Amino acid sequence: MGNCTQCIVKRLNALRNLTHEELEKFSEHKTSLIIKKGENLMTEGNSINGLYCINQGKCKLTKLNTNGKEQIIKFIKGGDILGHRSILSDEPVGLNVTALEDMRVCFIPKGDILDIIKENSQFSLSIMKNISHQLNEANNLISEMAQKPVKDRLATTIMHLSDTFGYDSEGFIDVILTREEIANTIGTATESAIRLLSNLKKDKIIDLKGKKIKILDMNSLKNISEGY
Amino acid sequence: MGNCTQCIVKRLNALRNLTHEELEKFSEHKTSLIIKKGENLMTEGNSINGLYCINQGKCKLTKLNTNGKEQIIKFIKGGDILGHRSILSDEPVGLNVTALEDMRVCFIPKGDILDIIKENSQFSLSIMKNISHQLNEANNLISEMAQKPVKDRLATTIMHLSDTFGYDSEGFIDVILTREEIANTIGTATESAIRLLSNLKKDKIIDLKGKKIKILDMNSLKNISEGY
DNA sequence: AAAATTTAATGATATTTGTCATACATGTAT
DNA sequence: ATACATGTATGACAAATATCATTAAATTTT
Repeated sequence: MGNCTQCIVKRLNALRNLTHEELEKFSEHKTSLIIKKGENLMTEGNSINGLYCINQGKCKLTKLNTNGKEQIIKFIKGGDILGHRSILSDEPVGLNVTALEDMRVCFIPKGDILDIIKENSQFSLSIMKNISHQLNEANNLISEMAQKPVKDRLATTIMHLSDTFGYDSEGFIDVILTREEIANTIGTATESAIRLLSNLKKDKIIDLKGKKIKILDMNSLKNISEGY
Repeated sequence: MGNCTQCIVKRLNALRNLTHEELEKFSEHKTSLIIKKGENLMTEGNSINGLYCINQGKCKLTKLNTNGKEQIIKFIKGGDILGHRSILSDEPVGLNVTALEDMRVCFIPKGDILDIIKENSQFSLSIMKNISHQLNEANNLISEMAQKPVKDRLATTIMHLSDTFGYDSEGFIDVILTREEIANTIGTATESAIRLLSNLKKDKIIDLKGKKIKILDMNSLKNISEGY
């Protein structure tokens, strides 16, 4: 089992404010686990009692609506942390976290986190910064969802996926999603998402190869996302 | 000018974790101000260097879309605090805060807040809890906006307004909003909002008296909001 | 109080989006 | 390799929602 002092996760977020000693303490108490593609790391409504560091793998954060439809709120990949919102607010988990591919994660008990929050104000500030940023992003998304037509939201989503996951060796966005998952991200029917993707391809704005998406004309995509 | 140790704001949120001495310090540095109806307390994109305590008055938190439409993200009333997200994330303000009626607010400089975060871990935790809760609410709203039809969203919004603002002596929800503001909350055209409100009145689920709204049948409203 | 402005209401119509049906493709298990 | 399941694609149609036009009501200004 690895050591937290060398983990990639610590380089990318609030954990970078921890001292060597604090990370050593994490190492002692942490548990590593593998989440298989399709499995849940967290489930909406459940309680968790710790923080998850995503070591490797991609996942989707979703919510089940009263009408039974899945809404994808966010995508997360290696280097991010999860669960801090829930342990800080003392509320149940608000989202399902489902692996899009096999994941390697570490679990650090709540007590360890709270201890450090009490001792290390720089860590606290970092966590606050992280959640504050997420809140701002969420507010942007509310506006996007409420006001923009499906076509614009699809364009935004494609750009956002490329920002989050980057590109593979052939220039395709480096994440595999079903058409249904894309539809559940933009909040539309699967058929509508498929049609709009086909249109974007016909207009040479994107290319499609199976589930893979390549951006051909970023400018047009940006314009569409802004309603032009 | 009042004293922070007696302020109503401190009873309702993170500030309740401050010691008498800490509140005294706030009192010394704070400035009080009056925001007239229609004026902005904060403006999207600007920087602020402190925390606002809302002493009295209601306001709306909005975002201007690329298409020029206003999206109302949230309503805030006396007792709440504003601006902590921005000072914590070191990002510009993400939302416009516009007074729906004359407001009395206090401004506390950023330095004072950061000092206390460093010293008082209970206060830090409280702030984190507050933002974490807001993030959860925002995620719920994303799902609501993305997946539910306008009618359902209107029902949700009416219930939410009654939760936030309560009722006046005649049983109407205690906030005055234009039809346009209601439309901008649920993310639809003003005409659509007007039509759907009229329908709810025809079905005896709500009553309308000018801009005032009274809930007559909470059960039906809840069912509509959940898609039945 | 009258005039001017803004807000609300409603009809007609266009556009967007969802639903249902069906065909085709792809992947998976036997 | 075949059968089965699942995902993708597309057409036809229905429902939801936006837009434009017009009138009525409420509010503000003069």
